[in-house]
Amino acid sequence: MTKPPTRIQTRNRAAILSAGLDVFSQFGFRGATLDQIADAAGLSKPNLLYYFPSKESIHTALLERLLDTWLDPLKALDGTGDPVQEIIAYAQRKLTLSRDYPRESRLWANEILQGAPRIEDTLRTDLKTLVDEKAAIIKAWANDGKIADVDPHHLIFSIWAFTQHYADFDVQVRAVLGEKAPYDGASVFLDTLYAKLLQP
Amino acid sequence: MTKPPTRIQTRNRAAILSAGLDVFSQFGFRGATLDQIADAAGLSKPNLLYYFPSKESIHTALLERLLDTWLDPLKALDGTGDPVQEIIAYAQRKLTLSRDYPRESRLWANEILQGAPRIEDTLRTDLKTLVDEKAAIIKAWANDGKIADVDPHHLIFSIWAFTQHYADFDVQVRAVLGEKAPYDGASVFLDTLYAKLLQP
DNA sequence: CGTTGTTTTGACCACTTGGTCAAATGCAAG
DNA sequence: CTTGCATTTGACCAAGTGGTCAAAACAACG
Repeated sequence: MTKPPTRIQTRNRAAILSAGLDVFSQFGFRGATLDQIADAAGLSKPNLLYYFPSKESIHTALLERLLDTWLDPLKALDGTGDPVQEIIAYAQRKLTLSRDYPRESRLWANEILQGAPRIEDTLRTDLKTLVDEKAAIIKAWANDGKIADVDPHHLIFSIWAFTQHYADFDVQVRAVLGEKAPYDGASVFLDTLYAKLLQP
Repeated sequence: MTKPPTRIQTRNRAAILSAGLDVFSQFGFRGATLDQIADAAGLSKPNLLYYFPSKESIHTALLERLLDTWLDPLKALDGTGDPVQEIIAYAQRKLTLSRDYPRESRLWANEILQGAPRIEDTLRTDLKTLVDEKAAIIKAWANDGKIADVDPHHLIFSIWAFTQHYADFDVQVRAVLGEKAPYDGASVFLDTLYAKLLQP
């Protein structure tokens, strides 16, 4: 019988996860330090370790929370509605995710860049299954002549690549664009790109 | 009057840079350790520091070498030749770069992810200037009706994003594709994508 | 061979790192 | 107020970190 968390527990655990997200997403697992995270969370290091037993456990907690929310948009892509609009809507949803959750995007990017030691199994099973399933739907649309015949896997990669680019390479995008806001232009471009590509 | 490097110097410096590239590209600057690099280079740590005075100096040497080769393809894009083919050729060149130099791509990605502390100035000046210049060429093509009217900056971002994705997210791409080779399909997809997008 | 400059190394150092622990503090309910 | 639990902390530790240094091993050349 597990006890319900106290108010303090709820607050501090949330603070730690947010601080961990800040630090891990910028420096990766190995580059992050507990002192940094403790500082960012406004707690002492021993206090931090009172709530999470180890550095690893904070990272794991973040990755688990991330996985669900990260794959949700793709799960939402189903056979109902106009195929071209469905795919564009999916891409727009992913772009919004990049804009609203850039730290999460970078945490993911860091994990993959480092060889995905902690989630490689999940990628090979859960992610592959999900992508193959959605690729089959897209392939069926192509076979029915409802969209242009393009490789569904690379189509999905291109959506991931483009949308996550704005979160992961944020500094570079802003350095190049100067004052211009990135996401409005990206959204328009994305619309045109996939409308033209998928038009049967 | 600087002396020419001995054979041993040439060999060891190259070994260190290659080892540094391996380690920095996987773990980022902070996550990498001199012991790792020394191991990978087959040298002792003090020996490594005989050739480079500090961890930072290895990293800097790598970034400098990278900058040139990384921007070369974009520099090569000029006004001669068929506009659509020019842009597609640029994208293909970048894809080849990702396939042949994935470590360099990941080193860049790591640097940007960490906020580009060491190259932010270069991004704001050299990179922005170069991109703005090429964007102007593309914009002129659009105004002449030679290609479709799309935002040149986001067009360039999309090329970077898509091509670098195959190097930076290699583990994920391979996990999803299984046995299939990534780059052939990517090349075909890329061709279709930009041909359709840019067709006036 | 010996001499001279290059390369390599073992021992070492100060500092940082992830993590522990006992003791101190805060706090809520009886 | 006090009892009991949740929370916080200072002191500490072993291992790892970037980096130094003097001495040893090596290479080249006359």
